Formats: sequence, C-alpha cells, structure tokens
Amino acid sequence: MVMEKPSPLLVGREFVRQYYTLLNKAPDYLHRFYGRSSSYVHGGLDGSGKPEEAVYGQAEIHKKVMSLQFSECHTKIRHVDAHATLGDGVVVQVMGELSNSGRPMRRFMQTFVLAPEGSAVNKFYVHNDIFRYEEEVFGDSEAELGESEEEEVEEEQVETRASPDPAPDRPSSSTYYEPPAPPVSNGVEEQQEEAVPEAEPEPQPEANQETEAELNLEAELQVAEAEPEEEEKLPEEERGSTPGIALTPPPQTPDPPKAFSWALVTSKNLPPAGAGVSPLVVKAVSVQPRMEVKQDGQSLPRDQRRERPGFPPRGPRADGSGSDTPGGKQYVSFKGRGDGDAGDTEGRRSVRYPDSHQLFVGNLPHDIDEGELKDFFMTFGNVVEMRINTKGVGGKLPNFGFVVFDDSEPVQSILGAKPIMFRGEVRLNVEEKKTRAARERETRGAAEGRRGPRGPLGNSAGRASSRGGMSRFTGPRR
DNA sequence: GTTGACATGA
Repeated sequence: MVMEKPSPLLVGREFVRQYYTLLNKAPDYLHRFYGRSSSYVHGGLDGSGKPEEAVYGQAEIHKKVMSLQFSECHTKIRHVDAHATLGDGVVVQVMGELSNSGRPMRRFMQTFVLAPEGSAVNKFYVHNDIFRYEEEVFGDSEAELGESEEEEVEEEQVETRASPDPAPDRPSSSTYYEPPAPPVSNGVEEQQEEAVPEAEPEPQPEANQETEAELNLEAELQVAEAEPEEEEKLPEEERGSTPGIALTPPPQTPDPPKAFSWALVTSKNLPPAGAGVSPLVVKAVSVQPRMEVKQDGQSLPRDQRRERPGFPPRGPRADGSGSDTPGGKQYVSFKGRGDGDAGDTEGRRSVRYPDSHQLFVGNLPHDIDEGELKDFFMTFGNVVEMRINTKGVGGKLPNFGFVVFDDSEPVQSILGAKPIMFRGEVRLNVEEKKTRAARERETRGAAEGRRGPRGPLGNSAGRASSRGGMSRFTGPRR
C-alpha cells in the first residue's frame, strides 16, 4: 500500500471543495473536519470592534459554527494557494467571497493548516482555520466596497457553473465551491462529467500539471508533531455531535439518511471482507473527521489506460465521488490519472461494472422509482447506474435492485452503515452484489454449518457479520 | 418476500 503523496495543491483544492460544499450543505457537520486541538476563527468582531478570538477543540468549534448560523451559505472562491508545510502538513490560503443566508457576498480570506492524520499520506484534519472578512479588517470604508463590487461584475457569469450534482431537482445540494476563473484550471473542477457524461462540453485543454514532484520533495522536512498523542486515544464521545447522527435518521426527515458513523469513516481502511485482519484500527483512526485524497491510478481496466502519448499525465482531478455529502464522511477519492474506474469514461457506456462497485438493494418499497433511489444513494457516492427489478409474484412485489457506483468505496460505506433507512421507515436490505455462484455457495455452506456441530471454518456466516465488526447495528424495530 | 441482464476470447 504505498500510496504516493498527493501534491499540496491537490490536497488543498480538494479540501477546499469539500469544505465549502459541506459549509453549504451541512454546516452542522463542519466541525468534523477539526480535531481536538484545532483552532478556529471565523470573522466577526467582538464588543469593542476588534476581531474575535479563536476557539479551540472540536466541541467548541462546533458550538461556534452553530452560533454563526450558516444557512444556504454560498462561496465563490477566487483563489487557492496551498503549500507543503511543516510536519507533512499543507497550508491552504483561500480568497473568495461568501454569502450567508441570502445576504450579499463579502470578501474574505481564509487560511487552513491541514495536518496529516495517522500515517497515511492522504488523510488530513484541519488543525487551524483562520477566516477574516476583508471589510472587518480593513475598515468599512464604503468607497472601497463600492469599487470592489464593480470589478466583480464581469466575473459574475463565470460563477454559474453547473453543479456537479447530477440530480437537477435538488437545488440546494450542489457544490458551491466555484472554481477560480478560467485561466487556472488544473483538474479540480471537473467533477460533473461522470455523472452527466453526455452533457460534458470538452475537457479542458490540459493546463500543465503542478510540479508535484517538487512539492513532494519539499515536504520531506520532518518536524515532530508536538501534539500530545495521549489525547488522541480517547474514543471521545465528548464530541456530542455524533449522537445526532445515528445511523437511522429520525423518522420525520424524509431526506436521504445522514448516515454517518465512525465505522463508516474507517470502513475504507478495513480490508475487504474475509481477510482475517484485526479490525481494531478503528479506534486510532476514528478520532476525527478527515478527508482523504487517493491517488491510485493502478488497477484500471486495460482499455482505460490509454493516455494521449506525449502528454503529461492527466491531472488528478476530483471525480465527484460524492463523498462530500453531509451524511458522508469527509473523504474524497482521487484518481491519480485516467478517468476513474470502469464505466465513466466518456462515450464508454458498454463497460460492465465490477461487482464490488455494485450494491444489491432489497426490500424496496414498491412505489419507488429509479430517480428517487438514485437520489437516495447519491449521497453516498457517485451513482452511475441503477436498475430496479420487480418480480411480480401474485400481487406481492418484492422489489430489489442494483445500484452501481463508480467506485467500491461507497458500497463499503453503505455496508458499514447498515441498517440503511429509507424514507425514515423502510429498512433497506443492502448487500454486496453476489453472483449466483457465490450465493449458492453461501446457502449451502450455511446449511451444512447447521447440520454439523463443527461450525464452518472461518466465515461462511462471517461474511455479513464481519463487515460491520464492532459497529454492527441491529436495526431498530418500528 | 429478496441477487438481473448484458455480452464476453487470447
């Protein structure tokens, strides 16, 4: 598992995308980006007109965020800088404009220090977050403001970028991270393609990629993190936030489930089912929210590897894997090169998706339609294909279907987040898609296991139960 | 109550 370290700029941009998306969609989860010793300040002036002071720690940050009452908070990003910094961190500076609750845009500057989390090169949490509004700092001379307003007008149009969210009927769920104006376009913004391949205009003419190599080198200076490690050990329920996010949403919310669990966050680190590996990694990792940038680039189906010869590797870009959803973790997957996994390359519809990308969904309400189901699962990842099957058996319609994602990660997340509640009341039966062979093997194995006292070796029954590990939930009865 | 249909060779 030697993962190449993503460039700071890549990390920064992806983080920015996720951060502002979450700020827009689910500010109440924003604190999950932070850790126990993180600092946070978000503009504001105190009683005497001086810039407010920071707060520390996830719990305080959560409070603070809530007090800021973000609602329909839109952000226009004008510029993102990101550099490698001490301790393998990344410092990110963002300039842009932000509008909250329908109020006018205000210019701001925000700086994040992303600190690596754990040993993975692609996991970070926000160690510092410093946000200031321009006019709070520069004074509120109206003349200045007027001026600045003007020059923005032309760029205003640029801002109308199609949301990467392929579901057009969910206006508020689009990503409000507006990529910087045209000239700077290296890869981060093209997320919508896979979802709506036909609508895709033209890939960008391939602006040259960042000098990742250089940055990576720089990042080698190691500075011992001074953070006391012991803190991290406590699984800390203290962050009171999680309780609200029980895996089953309150019945009165008809929305897609805000399924989130730490198990879900870490499910990615767990080996695929079956491997006899200790699942205890969980604790260590589960302390904070994180985002992940993945650069793999291997294991592409052969026909997808073609790359225009003579060009530098196509820049890694966000692939809209949907991990920026409110309920979801703050993970993000990147494909290092190429266009991601099977099925999403433009014009290639005919590819079959691997089973690992597919989810069997049983117990569907009979009046469901694909759009609804798709929307539902979209919060977990990028749904590339859907099929609902109905087996009409004398009046009863046991419904099931298959949801195909562009990655196996959402599938694992979902499996780790069982039970999946739909419309707040129906418990969907979600399982990894099985082949017929696998299915038969399984039932046969189970039958024999029951017959003889000498239980099945390992895991004939273990498949389903091993997955959730400790975070196995027996669905609430209702 | 519960696991499809497609098309697939060196």
